[in-house]
Amino acid sequence: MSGSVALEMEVLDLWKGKDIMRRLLEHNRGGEYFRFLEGPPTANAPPGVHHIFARTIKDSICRHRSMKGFHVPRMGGWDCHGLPVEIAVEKSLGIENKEQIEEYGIEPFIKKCRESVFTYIDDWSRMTDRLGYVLDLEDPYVTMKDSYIESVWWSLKEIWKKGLLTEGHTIVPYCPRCGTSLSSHEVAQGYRTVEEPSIFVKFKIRNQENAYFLAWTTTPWTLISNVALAVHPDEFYVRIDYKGTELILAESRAKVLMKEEEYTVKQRLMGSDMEGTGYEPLFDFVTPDRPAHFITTADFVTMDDGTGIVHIAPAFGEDDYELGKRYDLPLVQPVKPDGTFSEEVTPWKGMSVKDADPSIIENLSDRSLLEGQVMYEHQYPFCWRCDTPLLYYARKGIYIRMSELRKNLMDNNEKISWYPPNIKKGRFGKFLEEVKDWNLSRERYWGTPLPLWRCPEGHEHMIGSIKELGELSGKEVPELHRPYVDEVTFPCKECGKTMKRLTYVIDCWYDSGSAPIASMHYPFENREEFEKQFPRDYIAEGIDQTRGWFYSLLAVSTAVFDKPSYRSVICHAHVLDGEGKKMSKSKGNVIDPWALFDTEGADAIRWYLLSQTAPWKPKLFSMEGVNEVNRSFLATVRNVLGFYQTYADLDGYKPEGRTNPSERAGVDRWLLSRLNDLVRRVDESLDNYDLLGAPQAISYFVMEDLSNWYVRANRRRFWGGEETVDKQMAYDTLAEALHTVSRLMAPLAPFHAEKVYQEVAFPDMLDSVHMERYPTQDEDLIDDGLEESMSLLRKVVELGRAARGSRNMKIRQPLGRVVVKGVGTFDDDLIPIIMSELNVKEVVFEEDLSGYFDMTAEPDPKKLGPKMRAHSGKAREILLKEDPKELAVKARSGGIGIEVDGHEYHLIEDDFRFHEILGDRYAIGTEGDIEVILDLELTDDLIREGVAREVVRRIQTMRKDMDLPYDARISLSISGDGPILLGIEAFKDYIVGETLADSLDIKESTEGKEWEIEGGTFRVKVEQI
RNA sequence: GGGCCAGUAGCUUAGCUAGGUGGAGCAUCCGGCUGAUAACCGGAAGGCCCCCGGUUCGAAUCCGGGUUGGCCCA
Repeated sequence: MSGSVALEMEVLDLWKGKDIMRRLLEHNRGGEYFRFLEGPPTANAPPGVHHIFARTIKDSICRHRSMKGFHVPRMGGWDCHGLPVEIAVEKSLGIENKEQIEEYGIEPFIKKCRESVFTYIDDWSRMTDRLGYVLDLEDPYVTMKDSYIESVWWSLKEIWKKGLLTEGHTIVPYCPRCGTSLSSHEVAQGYRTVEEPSIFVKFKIRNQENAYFLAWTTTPWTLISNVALAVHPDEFYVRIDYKGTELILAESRAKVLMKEEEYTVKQRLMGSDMEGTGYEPLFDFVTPDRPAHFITTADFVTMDDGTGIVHIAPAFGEDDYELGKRYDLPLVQPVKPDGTFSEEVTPWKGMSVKDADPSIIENLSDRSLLEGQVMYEHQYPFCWRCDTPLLYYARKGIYIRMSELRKNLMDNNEKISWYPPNIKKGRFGKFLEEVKDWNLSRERYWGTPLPLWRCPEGHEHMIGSIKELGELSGKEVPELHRPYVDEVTFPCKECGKTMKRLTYVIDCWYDSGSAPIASMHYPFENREEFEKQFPRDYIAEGIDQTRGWFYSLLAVSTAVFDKPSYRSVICHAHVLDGEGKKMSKSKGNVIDPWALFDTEGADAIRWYLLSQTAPWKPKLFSMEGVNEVNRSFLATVRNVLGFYQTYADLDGYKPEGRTNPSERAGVDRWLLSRLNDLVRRVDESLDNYDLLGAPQAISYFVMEDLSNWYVRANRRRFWGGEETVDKQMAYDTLAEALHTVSRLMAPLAPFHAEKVYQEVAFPDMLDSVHMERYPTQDEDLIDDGLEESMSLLRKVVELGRAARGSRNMKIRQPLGRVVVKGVGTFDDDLIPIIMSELNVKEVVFEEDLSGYFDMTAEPDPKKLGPKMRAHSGKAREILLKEDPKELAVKARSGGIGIEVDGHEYHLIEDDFRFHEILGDRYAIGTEGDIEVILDLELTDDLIREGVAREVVRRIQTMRKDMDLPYDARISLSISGDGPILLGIEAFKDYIVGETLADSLDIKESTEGKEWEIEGGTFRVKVEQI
């Protein structure tokens, strides 16, 4: 169990003891609202890592707003209805179609559904609690409750009253064997690549001899129902002479389908030119009830295959159906629900449509209407249960006419802030632009019953409340589900005949889309509260909900109120496995949330998921990544806290009566300035739904500014025994930083935040950090100049360390001075930081560093060559043997005489190239204009002090090995080589002070541990007093 | 089959809107520091920036095609 998990267990106990989670639900009640809406999951499967991700996003924003003083209602919700539930129950009962369900009985069946809905509800609750997600699961909204259904009914009646509810046809994927339509995800499971005959069919142009449109289809049986042909309006078509017949087809397709010499082009025309041209029907089994058999235009016609002329049968294709509506084409559907041709199709009646294909092809061929036949490979859906090829089939259904509300939807979408913003115009906006009518009806059992009653005369009545139903029927139903509600009848107001309910249930997406209304049982209860909470400020779900909940929420509220039901939405991506693959049971790459909770803890998961990338980037989930968050960020938080606790305990420090921040040491004011920068950035990020910027900024502050710089550089201020003002200031600063960081991170990592808050107990503290107000920036504490100074100072230290490294000079060895150029100067109280970090006695600021460099010279061959010709090589050799430093001096003071093979030359300054090299006693580190030079010259004193530090370090190691308490006193006895003893004697007080020793005896001894350091060996014995 | 998004060091990623010598963190290696830290500091090594083609003086970046993965739809 990691430190994180132990901490979180402790915090969970604390929360339990003080009832914090429940109290947070009540927090700020009566204040201004931040109106959040939880999307309802279905609890018929256990939650996974992606649910943790979604809940972290929801919780973090809500907690932030709560800390900003808003009341945040956080009602839990459960989505109960729908086909997946029914299928799960079918599986458990070992049955697989509607007939078997009806045999089993609708009543017991829906009872099973009701039970199965909450199979995993305990897992969900446990996950929610363990994650620290503040959510009211005591009193959630539940879509199968009568009160919820009643509100849904009310909303449907509102829509019905506006005339937006109609009966119509929809083209559904339909399994003729199972006698049922399939939902989209069922269809998606069953796509297979098949090879089928496709045919080219000639449609004779009306009033023209020997002229035909050439169309192409993969489903010959739908030709019986053909009512139109479609061409692309903006593509070119040609009328050609082909083997003595005139054919019209797309120009680009003719080139593909036929050899050039086989045909001659008679005419070239645009698709749009042909619109309205009539042709003679292929078959006349069904006489259409309105104009048909003419050319239409449609954008979905492609030039990728076929002839560029598409045969249209609105009863058997979605595109066809939509086109049919546009041209008011008849719906010719001589096919029965069992997938066979009906009576009027005399040659093939009772025959399964697919089986009739060969015979239909033969028929066309006999009548010379067939131009060709090729095998064609394409994707086709099959029933996932029984493997029967699905038919696209027009079924009656009840619709909401969303296409009429398209503009309203788009206008309302304008009022929503999307995160990321591109969804608004992109995926979601484009979907709205092409929004289709919403098929509300499902021929199923477990769902909200459609409250539409109808008499044999076709009069309709929509029920909008339980009361209304009771008054009309004089009966009370035990519950609103099927089959009970199906039995309720009442006389028609207009004709007196018996009204019966249409047996549909409604699409469960309508249920969840009604959540803002139905979760409050509006308008039957909570009218005022509903007004206050509508529209909601914030929702967050996965990107897969764009056409799901995000749409259904907007669709319902637009249809009922013509308003959006949410103002801001975070649309997050999915959690994938470490390889970027989807997590699925079959792949075995699913990560068990509890394995994570138990090893890494909730905060680590939360922080990992948020700080890695923006919420809308897919998360490649890795345990190592979560572990890294623990090791780096969370461990650092705990350790800074641990440091504080250790010394605060020793000193009995409490953050009470604190010193005035503006009067504190420079480094303290620096930290507070950084802290207040952080406060502003984090608060702004969260205000703007930026869940990435906030944790990244906090991590940086905690690890870099607070831990690695402030605490490390200021450790000594906490050590000493006396109560100095400086020590007080250091404590106050550290306590304030921790206190503020705990509040800043509270929305994101609620457990660690709580622990820090509790341990750094401010006098006015509350029961929980989560009841605190979110920090606000104190502008008076911002000091940009100081921050700039410290940033330069850190750079100087970095360069100084690099300089030491370049000459292998250990930091333990004190040095005389460091010379700094290019940073101006620092305030006096910052300079000691450089001295201790670099272990130097003096810091000097100089802009002219030439004194630290030696000038060297070497002969310049380019100059020597012209001057000395053949002698130049030899001259160069001679000169290079000289000391380059002396050479430089000579060259610059009058030049050098040189003799080669008896010839005398005089070389002047210009004949040399000069370089500056750093003197041997210096080391340098540079970056840009900043130069840091260390004086490496060691005096006896420095050497002795170095020895003393080596000795101290060894003694500290021994203390640690002995597991001594931090404040344990010891006695020392040391023996060793002469030079080492010199150091020990010279710095005896230092050694004694650093190691908390009461005595230090220097005497010959064979006791203790022997150490070897540069300069000799020594032996030391440590005893606790 | 179509639409959208993504592919950068062993891993997680920044840079792409607006073309001009690709930056971090983790991991690795070398050295240092260490009585808060599972840490820290200095340095090193590690990149056909998915592939092919185009535009351009110049492409990780813009365009086209392909490929792999994700999402949505069929």
